[in-house]
Formats: sequence, C-alpha cells, structure tokens
Amino acid sequence: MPTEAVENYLKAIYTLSAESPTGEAGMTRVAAAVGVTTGTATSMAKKLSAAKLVKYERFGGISLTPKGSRAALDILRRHRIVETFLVQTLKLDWSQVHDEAERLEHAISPRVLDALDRHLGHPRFDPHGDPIPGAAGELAERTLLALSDAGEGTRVRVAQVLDQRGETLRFLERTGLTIGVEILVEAREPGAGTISLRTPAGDLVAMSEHAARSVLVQPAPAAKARPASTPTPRRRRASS
Amino acid sequence: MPTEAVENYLKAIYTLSAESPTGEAGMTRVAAAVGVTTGTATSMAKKLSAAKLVKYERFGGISLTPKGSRAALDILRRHRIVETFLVQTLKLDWSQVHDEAERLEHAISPRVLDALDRHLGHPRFDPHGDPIPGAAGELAERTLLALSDAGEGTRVRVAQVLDQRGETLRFLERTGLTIGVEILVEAREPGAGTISLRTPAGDLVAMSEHAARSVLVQPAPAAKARPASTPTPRRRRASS
DNA sequence: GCTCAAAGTTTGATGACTCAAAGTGTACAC
DNA sequence: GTGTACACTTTGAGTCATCAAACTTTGAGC
Repeated sequence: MPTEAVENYLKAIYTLSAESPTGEAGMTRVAAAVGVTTGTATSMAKKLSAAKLVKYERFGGISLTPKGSRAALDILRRHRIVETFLVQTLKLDWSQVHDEAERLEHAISPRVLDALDRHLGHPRFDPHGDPIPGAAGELAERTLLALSDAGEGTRVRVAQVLDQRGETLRFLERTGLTIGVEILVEAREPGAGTISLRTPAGDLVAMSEHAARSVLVQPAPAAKARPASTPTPRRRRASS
Repeated sequence: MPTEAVENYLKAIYTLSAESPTGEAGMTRVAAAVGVTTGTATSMAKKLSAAKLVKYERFGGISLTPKGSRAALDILRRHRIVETFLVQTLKLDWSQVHDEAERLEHAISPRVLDALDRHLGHPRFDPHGDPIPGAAGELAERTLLALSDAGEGTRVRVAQVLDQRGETLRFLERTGLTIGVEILVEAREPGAGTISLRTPAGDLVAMSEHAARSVLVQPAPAAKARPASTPTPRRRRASS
C-alpha cells in the first residue's frame, strides 16, 4: 500500500509526463504539482525509484514504470469516481469537487470504490469530462480537439475541461459552457488572442486562446457547417 | 485541524471515559483502543493536554475538556454519518462499514458532511443504532436497557448494538436480530449464562449473557408488559 | 509496613516526510 | 568557450507518530 504522499507524487508524474512530449516530467514541475520544494521531490524520486515505481536518473527527468503507471491509474480511478459521486449524488458544484476528491481518494477502499462505481452506473467520464480508468486501468480513448484550435464557423461539442481551478470552472458554468453543450465558434481574433463562441442560449462568449486551450471539444455530430468562407460577425463580450 | 492520530485518540478517550464510572480513561485502555503502546499513548496525552483537548495528570487518568469533547463529537458525527451512507446508499453490510468509516471519517470536509447528511435525510441514528451527534454536538438521549437485563417474558425492540465486530454483527444479522426488530425474551438460564429469544420469524435464538450485554433494547411500544419491575440502567458503548 | 504486579512514564531510536540553504550540472546566448 | 540563469541535488535539521526497553508509581495482599 503506497502512502498518501507516494500516491500524490505518482498522480502528478502521470499527468505531467502525459503532457510532455518526451514522456518525462521535470522535478520542478513535479514539486510544484505536489506542493513541495524541489529538494523534497528529488528525495522522493529516489524512494520511488527504489520501489520500482518510476524510472529516474540524476538530472535526467522522471517517468513512470508500468508498475507506477498502474498505481497512478488506480488513484486516478478513485479520484474521478469520487468526483462523479460528489456531483451526481451529493449535488456539489463541479468547481468544488476536485479539492474534495483530492482528500477522499486516499481513504477509499476497493470495496467502497466498487460500491460507488455500481451506484453511479459505471460512469466512463467524470464531471469534467476526464475519462475514468477501468478497474484494470484501461482508459477510454477519444480524439479531442482543443477549443483554441477549432476553426471559425465550426460547430463543436464541449467534451472535457483540463483546468480544474474553481475560478475557471465557475466561469464556464456561468456562461453555459459545460460538458456536452454544443457551441458555434463564431470568430477568432488572433490579434486580440481571443475566441468568440455562440452558446445554445444564444449568448456570445469571448475567452482567451489560453483559456480555450484547456477546453477540449469534438466536432458536433449533426454538423451542418456552412462553407468556411462565410464571413462571420465580429463582436466581443466578456473575456476570461 | 487536528491530525488523524489526534482524532483517533479523542474518539477513544471519549468512548472509554463515557463507559467509566469516574469519567476518566486509563492509559492502557486508550493505548489498546488506538492500537499503540502505552508509552506512545502517554506522550500523546501530553500533547493533547498542551492543546487543551484533555485534562491529564501523571498517573492520574485522562478525560476530555469541553473543547476535546466537542472535537470528539464532531468525529463521531462524521463516522456515523459515513456508516449510515455506506449502508443506506451504497448497500454495504453493517458488519463491514465500521472499518471503512474509520478511514473515511478523517477525509470528510464539512461541506461533504453536510451534503451527505442532507442526502440521507438528516438521520438521527446510524446502522448500529448509535445516535448521530448533531452539527452542534447534541446527542439524542434515550433510556435503553441491556438485553442481558431484560426480564423473562418481556417484549423488547432492538435499539442499538454496542459491539462493532464483524463476527458479532454477522451473527445478529443471520439470526434476524437487527435494529428495530421486536423480540420476546423467552427464557433466561443464569446457570448456563444464556438467554433465549423468540424472533419475529418464530425462531428461537440463544446467546450468552455476555453477548446480550452489548445489545440494547427498549420495551416494545405496544407492550402489554406487566408493571416495570425491571431496572433501566443507562449504558454506553464500547467502541464507535 | 513490605512486597510485587500492574499501570504508567521516560528515554532513545526509527521511519516517513518535509524545508532551507548551499552546492552542482546543463544548456543557451553571445 | 565562457558566462550565467535555471534546473536539479545534497545536506542538515525539524516534525510527527511510533516502538522497545528501562524505569517509576500505585495500590492490593499479606
């Protein structure tokens, strides 16, 4: 049984190395993600390496071994099932559940995890659209597009939000940009670094490209997209 | 915010001193309840005393201050609400939930606790019949009788089970002696140290007086009982 | 009153995790 | 190729909770 601290490091390394092109995470990033100094992260790296959970060499970056990866997916499963429970059953807000799950995930036994999973109907995605690893560690694979890369005039469906910060999530909720919602990319303003979206409610929402990078979408199923040459009105509103 | 270890000590001291006539708990008992050596318990006693959570003097026993008592009731509330949730919502067996709640109780934030409480409909008793302290620490007071003290021929209703061990709970479940069930005390055999009970299913169940001491009952509501010649001692529980 | 077992305390050590601060390696700019 | 900024590592120390083992106190029995 890994300690709580070990679980947190594994989770951080998993997500950081998934993002990185080399598949390796840097110590400074790991330390920041876990919330410790880099020195602490280095000594933990040695411990994890001795336990064969990570591949680590001095000054060389850190990455998970298969064993470490399995452990990380197990934690992620607990985290995301707990988040789903908090939103679906207890009706907490999606902007609050990340921090709550962060604490609870370490106290969930396999028995309780199974019972939660059953109670929720074996959900495959959590409230932020993150895929929930299966009991054996399998992840649903999807091909998603960053909203920041969606072309003007495209109809897309919000599928996943990478940014877990409450502020971001509250903004998205307020403007109606929640998981499953279909939106139209009205305009992009590379100069201003913003993107304008039309929500189902008819509102025009502007957000920065940077913010749009953490919103993942899929092309809308019944897309009746007009030819890309269609000019689009240029209007802006609140930006994130 | 007390640490997890501190919470466990407070809970142990609360239950032990509630049982003791002097209202004080001995170090050896506390250590056994928490699962540490007596030396460890002694040094923790000093720490708790410094934090004004307990009253403690060398060789003098230990008891909770009002502040410590409030903290203990808060933990008990979390524990019992979690147990109720595990049985009611997740359908776990009442013989399993104690240990699970033991881990989860430390990870429940006030927000999640409130949400759970609301989801469960503000229960006043947990699956073992233990009263759930209110948000302000109030405890429902009931006058219960140990089954071992119930007179022959009495009709009683099972109200609370003090023994949290899985073995005990599975026995009670198997024989139909669960919370709320009305039974008839058929015979007592002081010589053999046993007591015989008639369950609603019509079965005759025998149990030792010792086992019957941890089953608390109330006189059955529609009881045409004879004048209560039976005493009604107040009893408290062994472990939460 | 003395003795002795049981209860309780003290001491010294360990393991897990952490930090601050000093020291070392790497790589990019020029 | 030299400088230097940044990433990273090492070191030394601290906290928390724990144990084993030596020691002290208490109180019950004689």
